[in-house]
Amino acid sequence: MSDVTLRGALDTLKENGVRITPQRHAILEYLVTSKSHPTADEIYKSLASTFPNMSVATVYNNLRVFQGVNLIKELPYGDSSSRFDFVTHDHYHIICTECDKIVDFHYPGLEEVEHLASHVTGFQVNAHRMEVYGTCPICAGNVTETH
Amino acid sequence: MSDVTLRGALDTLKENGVRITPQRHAILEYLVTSKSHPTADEIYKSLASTFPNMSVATVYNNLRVFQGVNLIKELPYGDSSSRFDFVTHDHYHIICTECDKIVDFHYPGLEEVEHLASHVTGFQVNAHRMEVYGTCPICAGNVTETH
DNA sequence: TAAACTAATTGTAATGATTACAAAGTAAGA
DNA sequence: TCTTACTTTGTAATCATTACAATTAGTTTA
Repeated sequence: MSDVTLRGALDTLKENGVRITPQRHAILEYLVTSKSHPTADEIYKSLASTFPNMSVATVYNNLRVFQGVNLIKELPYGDSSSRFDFVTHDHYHIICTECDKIVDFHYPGLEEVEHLASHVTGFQVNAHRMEVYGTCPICAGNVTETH
Repeated sequence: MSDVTLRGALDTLKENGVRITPQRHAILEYLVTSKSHPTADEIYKSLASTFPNMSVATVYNNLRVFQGVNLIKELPYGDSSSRFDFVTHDHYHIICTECDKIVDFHYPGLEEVEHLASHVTGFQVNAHRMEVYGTCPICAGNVTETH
């Protein structure tokens, strides 16, 4: 399935007149297939074996390009580096405050909040962001997860 | 009213055995009275006239202390510095993507989302964050605000 | 009140993510 | 092939935030 997703992403680039370079392809592929929400540095390091000469700047540049065409979203955190998430359907993130794990979960959507916010503030609303914080089962010790 | 809020905040500090220094008082007061959502640097600059010798480190240190006792929240963004918001009741933020203005709005609460997230992922949920993005009336040109 | 101890502040250096920029490479069209 | 625009690369610069050691202030105890 991620094959389809990747192809769609490449199409989006084409449609927007963005050249598909090997580096871009690789970065996109990494974002799609790795289920994680990688930092720029993680992407950089992961692709280092395939592209020994790739610059970190390239990663950042292209992450920005991808954001520009709404393929990915930046998830900024206070202390460390931003993480990047491939945009798929309506899903939200729940984040473990102990181990920083990010897990996706689906939710019907919060258009209602957008409407209310728009109504109350007079803004034209484009998007929203929402995250839930807590302790994951492993950190909570509820689960014998390993082995 | 912000008088009451400030006093409450000071009480919270006392209860948690946090010493109330002049700097802390001033930083808190600034957070309470300024309706904005200031960055650490804005706080630092604003208090520079009153505390010419105060260090940026002090601002950061104390913002962390205040976070520790849940008086304020950090709002991290991707590009620039984090902003800090005095925690009051259930309110959310709507952010203008053009001028970066942050406006508060109330919403009944999203416990439902927390419950669902907890149920689906097995996390113990503590908190959530939610923000709406859009264009404010002034930037949208809908309003003859100034004169 | 003074001594002893603890907490807070200060100044500055260090860190680390991100960006700017110039040079070199690459693709695409005329 | 020549020209032009776009990308990548390498590296230096920026900027927010933190670490840390030295100093100061507050609190406790005798």
